[in-house]
Amino acid sequence: MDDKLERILAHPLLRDLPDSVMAEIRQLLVRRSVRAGAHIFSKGGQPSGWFGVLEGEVAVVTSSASGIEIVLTILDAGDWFGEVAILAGAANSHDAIARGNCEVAFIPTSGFRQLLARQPELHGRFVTLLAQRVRLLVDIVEDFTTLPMAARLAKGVLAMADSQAMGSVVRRGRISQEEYALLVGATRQSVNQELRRWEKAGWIRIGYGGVEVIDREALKREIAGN
Amino acid sequence: MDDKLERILAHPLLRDLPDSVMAEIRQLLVRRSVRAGAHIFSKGGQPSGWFGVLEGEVAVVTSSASGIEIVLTILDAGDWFGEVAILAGAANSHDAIARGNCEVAFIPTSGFRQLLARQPELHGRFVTLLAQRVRLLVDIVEDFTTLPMAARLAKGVLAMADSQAMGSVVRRGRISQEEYALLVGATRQSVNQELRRWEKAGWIRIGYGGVEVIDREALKREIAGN
DNA sequence: TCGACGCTGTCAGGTTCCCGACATTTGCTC
DNA sequence: GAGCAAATGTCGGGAACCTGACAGCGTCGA
Repeated sequence: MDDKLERILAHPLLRDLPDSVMAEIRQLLVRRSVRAGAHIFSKGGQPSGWFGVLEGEVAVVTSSASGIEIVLTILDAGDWFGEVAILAGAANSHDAIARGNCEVAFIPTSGFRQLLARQPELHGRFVTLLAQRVRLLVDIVEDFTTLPMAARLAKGVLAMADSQAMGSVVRRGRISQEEYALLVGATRQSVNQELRRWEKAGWIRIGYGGVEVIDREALKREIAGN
Repeated sequence: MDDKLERILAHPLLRDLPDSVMAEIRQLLVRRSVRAGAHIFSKGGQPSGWFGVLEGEVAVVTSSASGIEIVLTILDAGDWFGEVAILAGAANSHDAIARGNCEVAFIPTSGFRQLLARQPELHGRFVTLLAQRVRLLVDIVEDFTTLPMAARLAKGVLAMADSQAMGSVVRRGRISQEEYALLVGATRQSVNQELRRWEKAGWIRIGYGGVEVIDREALKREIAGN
């Protein structure tokens, strides 16, 4: 039962910390179940804590005023999220929504801050994490402006296929074409059109709730621009 | 003459550090002149150091394989840049190019790493900086996918106008319509078309190397979507 | 086992924005 | 003050995507 807890505690960010610190973290952790579709936190709200995914999947979504959404990432069991707002000392900049029923555990904001203050080692790890995330976001910006939709979709499909294939305990749930559209910043129709083209070409197989990659290389060529 | 040096040393990131540390930083700093258009560092290269702008302006640019460029920011005298690659422990993820002749001062990578290791206080400040930058990038991603070009352009024009008006010592140089296009992820022609429309409406005045904002509110309405 | 609901498939019409090309203006240098 | 490079102004054609609408399937729960 507490395999789940152990999994988030084994995260690289926390690995090899002194036992006393780990004990402190265990004590701070609060478990919570979240129903499918519920917000774990919302854009604009004060950050409530640092969250680890025990079970299920959590989508990190930016929802703009105009109602258009983009999915930034989908997190699996073992991942942590919600640190950015706390560390920036500001309100949440995006939503975190449960995809399907989830179980999470979190360290409340104040506890998290104290932990960080007492444990300089942790600071260094977060610096690295954040710097890497900045780079990742720069890449995303670049993709959105330089690549056509088809290439972005190919990237998305490959990324999802990889995270499913990773053999890890985590097998991602279904990803609808609608969700691919949000991930890629396009409409469902455009996504569907492109996927069908690839299926006709024999590169993928389209199932009810997802896509199976057959010809990985062909998709990579699609990213490069044919 | 060393006003410039004092200015970058007065940056919030470095403010109120112990005198001994400041002295160390002064000793590590290397000055260098950069000709207009030259690369201070390039995407893919190993990070050479943490750079401060003494004079002139530096553009942070992502240049993709396809040759399409986007300007992420334009930095003025007093700003620092180049820390992300060092902190992520990876190669540079973008280019830094001198807009016009520049003078910069930098702390070489190894010295920067040592400084950080010896000064835990600094770690905390960089965490905050990076977290804020993550948020900023998320916003940019959001803008690129949800807003039409006109709205993004309006944001860009307002931001530039603000940074000129700031009364600070720093008065930004000219920004051509071409550069606005790179900043906004559009073509020069589209930018021009929109700017002319705004000029006809009396919201702005178009000059040779830049734009003067007259009706700030109108532009804000443009961002919101009329 | 039968709806209900969510997912996929498809199409016509319309926008937005890019591409390429060219004319005109501005400012800087010699 | 003539020449040149850089910046702005303009246009037509076309590609890429979106909008809205509707029909056919899959799944799951009652």
